[in-house]
Parts: sequence; structure tokens; C-alpha cells
Amino acid sequence: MTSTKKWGDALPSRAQQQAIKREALLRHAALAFNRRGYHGASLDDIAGSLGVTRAALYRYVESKQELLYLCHSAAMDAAFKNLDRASRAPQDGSEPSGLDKLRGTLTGYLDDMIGDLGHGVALFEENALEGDRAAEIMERRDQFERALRTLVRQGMADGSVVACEPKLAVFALLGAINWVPKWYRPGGDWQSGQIARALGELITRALAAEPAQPALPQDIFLEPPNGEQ
Amino acid sequence: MTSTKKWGDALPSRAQQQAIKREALLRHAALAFNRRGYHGASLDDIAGSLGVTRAALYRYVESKQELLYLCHSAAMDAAFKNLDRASRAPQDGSEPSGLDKLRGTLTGYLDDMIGDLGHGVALFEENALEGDRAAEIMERRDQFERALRTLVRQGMADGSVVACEPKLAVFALLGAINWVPKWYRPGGDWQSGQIARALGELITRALAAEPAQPALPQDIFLEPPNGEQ
DNA sequence: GGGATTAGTAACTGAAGAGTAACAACGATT
DNA sequence: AATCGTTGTTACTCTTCAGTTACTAATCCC
Repeated sequence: MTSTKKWGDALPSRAQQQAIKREALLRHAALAFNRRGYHGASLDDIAGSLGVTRAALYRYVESKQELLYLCHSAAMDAAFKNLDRASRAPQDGSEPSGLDKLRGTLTGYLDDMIGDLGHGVALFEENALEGDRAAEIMERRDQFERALRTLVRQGMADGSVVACEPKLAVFALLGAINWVPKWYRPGGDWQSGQIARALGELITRALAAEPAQPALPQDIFLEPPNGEQ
Repeated sequence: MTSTKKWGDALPSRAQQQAIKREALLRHAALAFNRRGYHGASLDDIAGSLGVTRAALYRYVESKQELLYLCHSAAMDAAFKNLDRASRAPQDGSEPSGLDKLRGTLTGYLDDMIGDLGHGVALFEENALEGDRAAEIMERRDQFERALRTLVRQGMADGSVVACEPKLAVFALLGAINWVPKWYRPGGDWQSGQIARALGELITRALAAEPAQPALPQDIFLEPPNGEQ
């Protein structure tokens, strides 16, 4: 025997399986919360979509509240990850403009939200969070929004962004992005990365000081993907 | 006696009072639905905010579902009212461009949503609608979205709108607008009309073929209204 | 004033749903 | 094979909440 385990190392360990299941649980929960709202989505629904009974979920999560918290926490992780990446990475040798950073952050964030791994889809329903968890998420969210506003201001300073009220502008951008889970259906006509890029271009153009860029990969979209109006 | 009624005609009639109370109920319900979600907002909450007990609400509305329906219905009424107005009214003698119509529709719609009379604030939670009412609202909403896409296409034809995918663009615009009730608080730093106009300008610029217009009443916003970041 | 209509309340009913506890099935380890 | 930990189930409990009913108070109209 080369290994003490059945099937060698092909099967994931117990701990790994636990983690995998937890991930799946978060994804399904986020989907349910998005569709029906926190209070509207019952644990029976979520458990059912996983082919399991409600009681089983408590092996992976201590309460429905924690489930919601974990979704929001993952979303915030993605937000800051992309903010960091976009703020750091030089665009093409030169320092990226405020608008570049903004676009990079939002595009990456959106891609994470709706992409294959995206389970942090729960962005409505923050009011359903309670107690310390609520406070923590609100704090992180405010921090993210402040950072975005700073990027807007930076863009106005470097000439990449038009004069505007940063708070209002950031709300508008986040609105457009956070709305996506309402209509996006994986496996639909569009790929997630495609949407993220196109939408990122579209909404950051609302802030761009420059005239519209010449259509770059935009032209993918010139034809409707199917015949609908 | 000039009138058979106490207080003359100063007091509204019974029927008028009924209507006024119903309006107030809808406003408070919309607010509660927006804040806590349909399932999260209890009728006790809503009744309490009106200084009344839950049972009293049933004088004005036959069920919680109807309450939600009426909110959405009012929102759709506002949507089509503004679509009509903006599509009809010539901007300044000449036929308005696709972009003009789009901006007019969305600005007016948003103003109605958050303005003083705005009680149709409930735009999330459409999934909480059931049965025939759900079908009707969905149908009207789809019709509105189709009309907006048509305006986008029209704008591309007349040169006022850049090449883009209309469906995606409309989703983005509606996202930004529907997000507003999440952060807007009446009596805050900004007036509703001010927000509607500024946000309308901002988001339609995402679609404008033209270079950014020179800052018009935009400059109201150049200074943050109070000292916050 | 007095009878009818309207507005509202307090108390109950029934259902849904979150969380728990007792128990069964499975698997790994020895 | 016997044991122990893990995963999951069934069957409860307890709370919350929508909706109803039977009543009281006010208001209108004659």
C-alpha cells in the first residue's frame, strides 16, 4: 500500500470536503437572498437547493444571520482586493489615472461578484444584518465607498474625470453594479467577464472627462445576442 | 348656516380623508419595504409608524400583497407618465434626440420616485409579488424597459448615443436609479429635484456620443455639502 | 337625540419558519 | 469486528406575523 487511504489522495480530505460544502452553501444562500431577500428566503429553500434538509446546514454555519454575514464579508473582501490591485498595478508603465483605477476596481469587483466563484452576491439586504456583524459590514462598506470617492477626486485632479459630486457619482456607479445580480443569469447569453468589462466601460464613461473612446471590445455587443428586442 | 357641515368646507370630506390616509399608508409601506424588504417589514411596523394598530390597515387595503402591488403599480404609472411626457415634448422647437428623451424620462421618473409625493419607492422586492399581480407588474416593467431600449437604439441612429448594447445599457441606467432609495434620505443635504437632475445628467453621459458637456448646474455640487470625506 | 355608518382596538387563530435534540447511517481507525 | 467521530434526518419547540372577529368610540345624517 502506497497510501493508507482508500483511493489514494484522489479524494479530498474530510476538512477539504467540509470547506467545499461550505462554499457551495454560501453560493446557494447568496443566490436565494438575492432572489427572494433575506427574510423571504427560507433555510428550507436553501437546503432544498442543495438536496439536503434544513438541519444539516447547522453543521456548517451557526445561524442564518451568519450565513448572510459571510456573504457580505466575502463581497467586501473582493471589493478591497480589487481596489488594492487596481490602485497598485501601473496601467502600461505610467501611473494609472484616477479613472483607470476606478474602472479597474469596479470591473474586477463585478467580475468576482458574478463570476464562477462568485458567491458574495448578496449586496441588498445589508439592513437585515444585526448587531456587531452589521456594524462591521457597514464599516467596511463605508470604507470602500470613501476609497472610491477618493479615486473620483483624484481623477478630477489629474484631469481624467469630469467635475462632479463624488458622493453622488459613486452611489450611481455602485447602483449600476449592485443591480447586476438582479438580472444576470449565469449561463445566459453573456459571459460574466464580458459583462463586467462592458459594464465597467459603460459606467465609468459617465465620469470620463475625455470624449468617448473609440469602440474597443465594445463591438462584441453591437449585435443583440439573440433576436429579442 | 352657509353650510350644513361643521367647519364649513375647510375639512376634507370623508372620502377625501380616506384617500389621504391611503396615500400615507402607501408612502409608509414603500419606505418600510425599501428599508427592510417586503418580508422583513411587518404590518405592525408600518401601522406603528402611522400611530395605528395593524388591524386598522385592513380598512384601506385588503392584504399586505395588495400594499406591495399598489406601490409597484404607482411606480409603473410614474414611469410611463414620464416616458410619454419626455417622448412627446419637443426640447426647444426641434425634435428631441434619443438621448434627450432618455434623460427626460429617467430624470422625471427619479424625481417622482424620491420627491415629496413619491410613495412608489418600492422597486426591489418585485419577486415578492405573487400570482396575477406579479404577472401584471412584470409585464409593465418589461414594457418600460423595452421602450427605454428603443430610445437607446433611436439615439444610436440619430447620433446622440454611442454604440453600445441597449439591453446592458438600460440595465445599468435603471440600476443606478433604482439604487437611489437605498441611500437617499429626504431632508438630507440635497433636494430631490437636484439629485434627480444631477444623477440624470451623470448617468446619461455614460451613453452620450458627445464629449462631456461643459459643467452646467453641475457646479452646485463642486463643494461637498458638508465637511465629510 | 337616535339610528346607521365609519374608524379603530384588543384578542384570537393558524401558518411558516428558525433553531434544537434525539437518533440513524456511514466511514475511518485500531 | 468494535469504537468513535462525522454527516445527516425526523420530529419536536417557540416565536413571529398575517389575517379575522367581536367589540367600542366617534361621526354623520335625519
